[in-house]
Amino acid sequence: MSIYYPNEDRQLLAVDCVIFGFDNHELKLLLIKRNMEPGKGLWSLMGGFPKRNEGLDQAAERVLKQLTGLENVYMEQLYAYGEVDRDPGERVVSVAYYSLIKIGDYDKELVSGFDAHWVPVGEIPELVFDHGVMVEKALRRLHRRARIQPIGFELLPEKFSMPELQSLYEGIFQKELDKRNFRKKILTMGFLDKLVEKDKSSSKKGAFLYKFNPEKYQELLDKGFYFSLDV
Amino acid sequence: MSIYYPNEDRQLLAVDCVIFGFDNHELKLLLIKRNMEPGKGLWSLMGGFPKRNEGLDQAAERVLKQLTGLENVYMEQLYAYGEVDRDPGERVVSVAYYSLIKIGDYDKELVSGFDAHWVPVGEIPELVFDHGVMVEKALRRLHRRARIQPIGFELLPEKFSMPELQSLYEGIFQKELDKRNFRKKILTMGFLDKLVEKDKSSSKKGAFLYKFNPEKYQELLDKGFYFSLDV
DNA sequence: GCAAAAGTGTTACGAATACACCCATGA
DNA sequence: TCATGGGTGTATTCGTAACACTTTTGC
Repeated sequence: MSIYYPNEDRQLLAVDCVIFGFDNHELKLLLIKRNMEPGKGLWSLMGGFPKRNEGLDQAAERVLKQLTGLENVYMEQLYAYGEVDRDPGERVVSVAYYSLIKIGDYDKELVSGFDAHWVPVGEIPELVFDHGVMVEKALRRLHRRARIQPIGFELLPEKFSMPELQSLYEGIFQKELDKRNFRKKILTMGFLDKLVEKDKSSSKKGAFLYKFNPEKYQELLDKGFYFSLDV
Repeated sequence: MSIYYPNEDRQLLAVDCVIFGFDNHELKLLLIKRNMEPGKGLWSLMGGFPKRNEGLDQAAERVLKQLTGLENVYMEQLYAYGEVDRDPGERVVSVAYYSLIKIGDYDKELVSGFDAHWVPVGEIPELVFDHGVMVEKALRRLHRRARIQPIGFELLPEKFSMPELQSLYEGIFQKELDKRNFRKKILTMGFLDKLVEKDKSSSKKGAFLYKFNPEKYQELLDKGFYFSLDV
């Protein structure tokens, strides 16, 4: 017990992770079947409890790594949920994070060990506690972010074609986009490198592959450039 | 101790409030001289500790009311700060909130009792712990919000003139705006009611007063209207 | 009558939108 | 040769930005 704040309540703190992936032209969420009470067996976000000597961000990273084996992926704090009764087991304040991962990269064994499943965002089942609220907020945040930052590249493999990128944005915004305008806008921004390779997996002609160039993107930012995609 | 999560660390949780006001053509922040260790005597945000049976939002509202006497004002969660060493006294996770108040309304006696002062945002002193980081984030959030929501009316008295409103936005964005374009944009949005009264306090001619009309604003939102001020 | 702030319209530019056809290839 | 998805350019519209003079009135 500290000498400074001896009379204050100590409380239980959690982190929960909203994990997005993109696959087969669909935006998906990684959900688990909760393996402890209260709410055992219900669909849930992956979560955990920060240790006394562990920062919140580190705790969220640990939880993500536990489930997916991934580190150094895009991760951002979403919101702190502090309703007294949000967890029927005990008063728990949960700080939600969301992360974007390349769906090809995660560790399949870990994921299936946790009884975790990729669920399309259009088919999210009822979730335990207030996890549904967290997911909705994460989706709204993702929409906003996708408009003002080239966030989509976190969700795609390193090399991707323009049709793939477009279909990602269409998946995020749930809206069809005009391919001519989309290409024009993205390419004139100037932070994509066109490769000579083609992806022939989805057409006979094949689609040229591109790579995100973070250095060029940073240069643009430094010059006052604003990414903006109005859909 | 709960039967569900018996082995997890309980931790100290705090809320801190970034309180904005607008006065004399300047955006200001309400800061206090911290009255306890660690950091006694340093400039600080007003904060407090949520009780075990108190939601985070309620705790933040309580803290705001303690200092200003105000309730039912604009208040929004900003971010949860969870670095292990952010408070040298003990590991404390702090959830920061920011609020916008009408600077004429607060309780002067309470405020001076806490040794609190309104400081222009351009002249913020060094703050205790990571409170400076919180303030920076609050400013960025305020900027973003002010572009996409008619947030400014929270900071002005009920009746205000167009030059006052413009000077508020100029204060928030630290940028001069063209008055013709500003009026045009705001008025064509259609959620302000023009009154017959004039405010003669700052000119001989007098400036017509306006009132924000929340019902009209809600109608517009329902029709798919987006507030947007690009500065 | 003059200083000081309030109020008003028009033009020019750039960005977003809508839109239709040719190309390359494997089957 | 044809079906499939990839790739390209232009005209129109709309919103934003730039810009200068008149009005009111207290002193």
